[in-house]
Amino acid sequence: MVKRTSHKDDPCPVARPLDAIGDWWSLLIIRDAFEGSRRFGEFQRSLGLAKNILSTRLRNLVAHDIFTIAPCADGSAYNEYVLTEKGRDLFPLLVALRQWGEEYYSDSYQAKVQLVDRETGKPVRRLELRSDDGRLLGPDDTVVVGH
Amino acid sequence: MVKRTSHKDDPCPVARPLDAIGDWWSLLIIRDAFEGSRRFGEFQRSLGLAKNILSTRLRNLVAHDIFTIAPCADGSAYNEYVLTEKGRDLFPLLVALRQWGEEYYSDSYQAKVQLVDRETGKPVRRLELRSDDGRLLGPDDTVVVGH
DNA sequence: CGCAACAGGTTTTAATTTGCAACCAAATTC
DNA sequence: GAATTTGGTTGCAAATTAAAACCTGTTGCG
Repeated sequence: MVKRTSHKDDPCPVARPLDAIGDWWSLLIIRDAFEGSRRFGEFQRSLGLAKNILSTRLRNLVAHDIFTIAPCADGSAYNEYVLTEKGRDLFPLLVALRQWGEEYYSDSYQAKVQLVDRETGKPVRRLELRSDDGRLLGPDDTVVVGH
Repeated sequence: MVKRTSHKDDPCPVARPLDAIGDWWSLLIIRDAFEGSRRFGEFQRSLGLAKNILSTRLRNLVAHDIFTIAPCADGSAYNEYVLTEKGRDLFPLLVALRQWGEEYYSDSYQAKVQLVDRETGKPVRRLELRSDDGRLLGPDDTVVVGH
C-alpha cells in the first residue's frame, strides 16, 4: 500500500494523512460513500475499478478507521462499509476538491454537477478560511508554525 | 502519469481534478509552494524525492496550469516554478487536508504544527460549509445534482 | 429442496510506475 | 578556468497496479 518510506514520520499534518487517503481511488470511494454507497458491489459498479484494487483500498481505509465494516442494514448476510466519524470529517476536504473541480473542470456544454443545499436546493457557499476574529484569509495571510 | 483510463471523461468534479493533483507528491509540492518554495532544488531537498519523479510531477503540474515556469526572480539564469491562480485556488483544499490531519494525526508529544493567522498569530478557524443563507451544512444536508 | 445466479472477494500474471544511481550539460563560484 | 552546483535525463531493478480467471458462501426461484 505504502509507496515509499511512508509519511508517518513527517510531522506535517498535510503529509501524514496521505498514507490513508493519498491515492486516486480512496477519495472517490469516500465520495461515493457520502452519496450513499455502502456495499462492495456498489462501489465497484460506480467506480469501475478492479475488484482486487477495491478490496485493497477498502481494507486500507478500514485499517485507518475511515470506514467500519458493519452487518448489512437490510438484513442480508453481507457486510457493508460505513464511514466512521473520522471518515465523515473528510467532508470539507471533499467539498474543497469538488468546488475547485467545479471551477476549473466543468464543461459548459454538459449538465453541470453541483452541490446544493438539500433544504433550499440552492448551491452552497464557497468554502473560505477565516481568522479567529472572522477576517477572510488567503494563502499569504497565514503561516505554519511548529515546523 | 495517468494510471488508468483517466478521469477526464468522468463528469464528477471530484474525479476530474485527480488527473492533475491525485497523487502523493503533487499535493506536497503544492504545499511547499505555499510555504515559499520555488526552485527545483528547494522542492527536492524539502521533500526528499528522486529527481526524475519531481521532474515528472512538475511537468504534469505545469501542463495542468497549476504552476508556471518563470525566469528566476533573483536574476540568475535558472527558472522557478510559481503557482498560477488556479494553483493558488487550491489553498482551501490544502487547508482542509491540513485541518483533518491536525485533528487525527498530530502526536501529542511532538511540537504541534499549526496554521496561524500571520497578523495575530492565532490559529485559524475551522473550515465549514455554509448554505446560501448562512446555515452550517453537514454531509447529510447536501445533495449533488446534475448527476 | 435443488440449482442457477450473484456478492464478495483471492490468486495469477502482465503491464505500468516508482525510486535509486549514474550520468550530463549549462550556470555559477572561486 | 577549474571545480562545484543546478536542473535535469537515462537505465535498470523493484514495487504497484490492473485485468482476468477462479473460488466460496449467499440468495433467488421454480
